[in-house]
Amino acid sequence: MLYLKKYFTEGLIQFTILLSLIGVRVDVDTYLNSQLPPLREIILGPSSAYTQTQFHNLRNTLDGYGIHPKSVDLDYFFASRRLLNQVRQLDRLRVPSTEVSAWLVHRDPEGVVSASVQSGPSSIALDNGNGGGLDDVSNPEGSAMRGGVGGGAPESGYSPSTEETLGAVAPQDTQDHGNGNDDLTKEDIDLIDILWRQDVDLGAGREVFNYSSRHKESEPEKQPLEESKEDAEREEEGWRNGLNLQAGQTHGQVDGETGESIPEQLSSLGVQSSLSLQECLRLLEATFPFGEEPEFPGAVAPELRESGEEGPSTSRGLPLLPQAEPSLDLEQQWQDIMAIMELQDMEVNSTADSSFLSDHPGSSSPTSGLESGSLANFGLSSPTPINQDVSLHQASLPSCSQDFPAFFSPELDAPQSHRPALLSLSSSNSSNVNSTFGSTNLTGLFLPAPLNSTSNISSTPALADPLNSLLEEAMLDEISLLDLAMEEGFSQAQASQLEDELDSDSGLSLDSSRSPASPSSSETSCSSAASSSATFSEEGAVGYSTDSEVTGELEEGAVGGHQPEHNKFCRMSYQDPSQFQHLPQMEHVGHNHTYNLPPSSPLHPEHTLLPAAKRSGRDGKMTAASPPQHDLMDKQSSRDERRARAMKIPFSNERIINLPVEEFNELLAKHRLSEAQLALIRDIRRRGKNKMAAQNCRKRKLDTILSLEEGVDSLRRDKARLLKEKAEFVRSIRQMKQKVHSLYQEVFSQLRDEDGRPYPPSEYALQYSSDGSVLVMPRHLATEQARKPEKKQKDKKK
DNA sequence: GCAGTGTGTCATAGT
DNA sequence: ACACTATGACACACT
Repeated sequence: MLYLKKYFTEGLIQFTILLSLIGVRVDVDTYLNSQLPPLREIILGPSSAYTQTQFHNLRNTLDGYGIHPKSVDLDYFFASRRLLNQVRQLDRLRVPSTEVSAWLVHRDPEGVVSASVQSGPSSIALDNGNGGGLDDVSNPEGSAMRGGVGGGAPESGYSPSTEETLGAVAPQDTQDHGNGNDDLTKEDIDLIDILWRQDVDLGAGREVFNYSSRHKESEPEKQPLEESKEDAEREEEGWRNGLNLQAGQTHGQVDGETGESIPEQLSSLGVQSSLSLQECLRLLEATFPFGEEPEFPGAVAPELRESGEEGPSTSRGLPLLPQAEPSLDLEQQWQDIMAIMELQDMEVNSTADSSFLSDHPGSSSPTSGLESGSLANFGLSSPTPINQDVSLHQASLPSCSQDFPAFFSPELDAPQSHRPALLSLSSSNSSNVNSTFGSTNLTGLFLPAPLNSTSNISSTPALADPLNSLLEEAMLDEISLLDLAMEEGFSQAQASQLEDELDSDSGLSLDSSRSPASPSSSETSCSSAASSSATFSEEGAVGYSTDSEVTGELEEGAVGGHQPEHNKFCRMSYQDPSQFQHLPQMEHVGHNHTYNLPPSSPLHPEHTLLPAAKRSGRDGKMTAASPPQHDLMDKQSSRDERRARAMKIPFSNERIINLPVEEFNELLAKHRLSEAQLALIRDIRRRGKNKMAAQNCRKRKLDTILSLEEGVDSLRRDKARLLKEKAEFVRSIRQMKQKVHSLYQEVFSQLRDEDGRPYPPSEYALQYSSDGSVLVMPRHLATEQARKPEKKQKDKKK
C-alpha cells in the first residue's frame, strides 16, 4: 500500500499538473472510484477526511517529516516533493486569491518606469462547486468570499469571487519571443502559479470558473445582463479602488515593491488602454452575425470601455468588464471553442515553442495560435487584424463564447483572418472549456455527465481523437505506475528479464526447496537399510587405522577393489544422484559415484575396479591387494565397512554411527571386543559422524550461497525499479519544463504595451508577486526586486 | 594432463 | 572430560 500510495500520489500529481497546464481540471476520483479507493484516501491515508486541511496533512506527511533520514523512502520523498510542492501551490494560490493582476511595467524614453495596468473583471476563480477539495482553508477570507460567491451559482461558472487584473494584452500580432526566456526557473514557477491557481482544483469534482468583477465581492450574484452603464461605472470604481488591494488575502499584502508603488506610478503616469475584448467583439460582430446583443456581455463592453476611458482609474482606457453570468450554453460554446483549440494545440505540441511565436506576427493563420504548446488557454489568441490590443483578462470573458461559435468551430483549420484574439493570460478560457463544454472528448473524459450534457456546437470529433489518445496514454502511464506499485515497483517484464539474467549469471540458481533431504531425515530413512547392511558387515571389516596393526593386515586382505559404499546411500540420502538431477547447479557435475547406488547397479563392478589402482596414499594401501573372492556387496562397501568386516565387528556401521552415545556404549558393553576393534569402532563412529557433519556443512554453505544470490537478485530488482522510477520522474520534469517554457513564451507573445508593441522577452520578464499579481517589468527591475526581499530578511536577522 | 567439482577425512575449535 | 558439531583444509575420485 505504501508503494501504491507513493505511485498514486506522484502519478496523480503529474497527471494533474499536466492537465492543469492544458487547462483541464479533473476530479480523478470520478474515474477510479469503481476500482480504487478515493485518491484522497490513497494519498492522505484511510483516515483522512475529504477536507482541505487534510491536504495540508498530506503536505506535512509528504514533506518528509516522518521519514527517517536514512530511510530509503527519502529518495521517493525528494522526487515527489517537487511535484507536491507544485500541487501545493495549486492549493495555496488558487483558492484564496484567484485574481491575477498583471502590471505592464516599462521604461519610457525618459527612463521613467511606467506601467500599463489592465485590470479586468474576468477573474477566473475556480469554484469548487461542492465545497470540498483543495480549497485553502488557511485563508478564511478567501474561502468566505468564495463561499458567498458560490452560494449564488456555485456551478454556474460565473460565481464572481475574485478578480483578475491583467495588465498584459493579448494582441493578435505577436512576435517571436521564444528565444528570450530560456531561464525557466523563476518565470516558470510564476507562470505555473498563475495557471494552477486558475485552473486546477484537485478536490473539486468539476471545474467551474468564476468570471468575477471587482465589485462582485459585494454583489456576487450580479447578472451580467442586468448590468447597466452605472453598473459598469460602479464596477470600475470598485476596480480602481481595489486595484492595489485585491480581494481575499491579498489585501494588505501588496508591498511597495509590487502592488503599491507601481500601480501608483501607473495611475499617475497614465496607462494606455488596449483594445478590449468587447471592442474586439464588437468588431467581430460587425463581421459575424452573433447572437442577440443582450445575451452576451459583450454588449456592455462599449459602455464599459467608455467608462474605463473616462475614469481616472489607473486602468484608464481599460474597460471594466461586467461580471457576466451568461447562460450555460453560451459558456459551453465558448469552452467548446477553447477545447478545440486545446486539441489542436496538443496535436502540435511538439512544435509549439517555436512555431507559435513565429506564426504570430501578423499572420492570421488559424493554427498559429494553436501550436503554442499545451497551454492553449494562453495561446488561443490568434492574430487578427481587428483586435490587436485585447487585454488578457478581457479575453477570458465567457461572454465571448456566444459570440464566436463560428470562429473556433471545426472550420477553424481553414485560414481565417477574422479569428478573434481573445485570449488571455487567464487560463480561465481553457478552464471554461472543461467546466461546461461536455461535447468535446476532453470534457467527456474528465467531466461529469451533467456538465457535458449541454451541448456543443463546435465540438470536433476529428480533433478530439488525438487528444483522447494522448489522454489515454497519460492514463495508461499512470496505470502502469499503479501496476508497478502493485508489484512493489517492479514490472513483470523487468522481473522476467532479471530472472533471465539471474539464471544466466549463476550456475547455482538452485531452488533450496528442492534441495536434498536433510541428513537427519536421511538418517532416519536409512535406519531400515542399516539392518540390511548388517548382513554383510560380518564378512570382514576393513580396518583403517593409523594406530592399528591389525587394520594394516586386514586392509590387504579385506580391501580388494574399492568397494562401493552403498550404505552411504541410506545415510546420505541427499546425495542420491536422482535428486541431484533436479538440482540445476549439480547438473554440470558429472561425477558418477556409483557406490551410492544400490548393489544392483551394473556399473559398479567395472567402475569401482578401475579407480582402485589409482588410489594413492592410504587408499592405495587398501587397494593394493583385493581378494578376488569378494562379492559385489563387498565392493560396494565403504572402507570403514570393509575394515569393520575385516575386524569382525559384530554390528553394522550404521548402528555404530547413528546410535545414541548411551546405546552405543551399551552395545559395546554387550560384546567382548578387543582394543583394536574398539578403536576401529570409535574411528568408524567418529568418521561417520564427521562425514555427515561435513555434508551438512556443505549443504549449509550451499544454502548460504543461494540465499546470497537471492539477496543479489532482490537488490537487482530494487535497482531496476529505482531506475524506472527515476526515469519516470525525469520524464515528468521534462514534460513540465517543456510546458512551462511554452507557457512563458505564449504569455510573452501575447503581451503588448499600450502601443501594441510586444515586450521583448530579453528585456522584460514576468514576475509573480506574493499578492497574486503578475507583473511585466524590465528584467533589471525584476532582479532588483528579487534582491530586496533578501536584504530585508537579512536586516531582520540583524 | 589439467581444471572443476564432489566426497571423505582429518584437525581443530566450539558447544 | 567427554561427546558432538561445525568448518577449513586436504586428498582423492570423477568428469
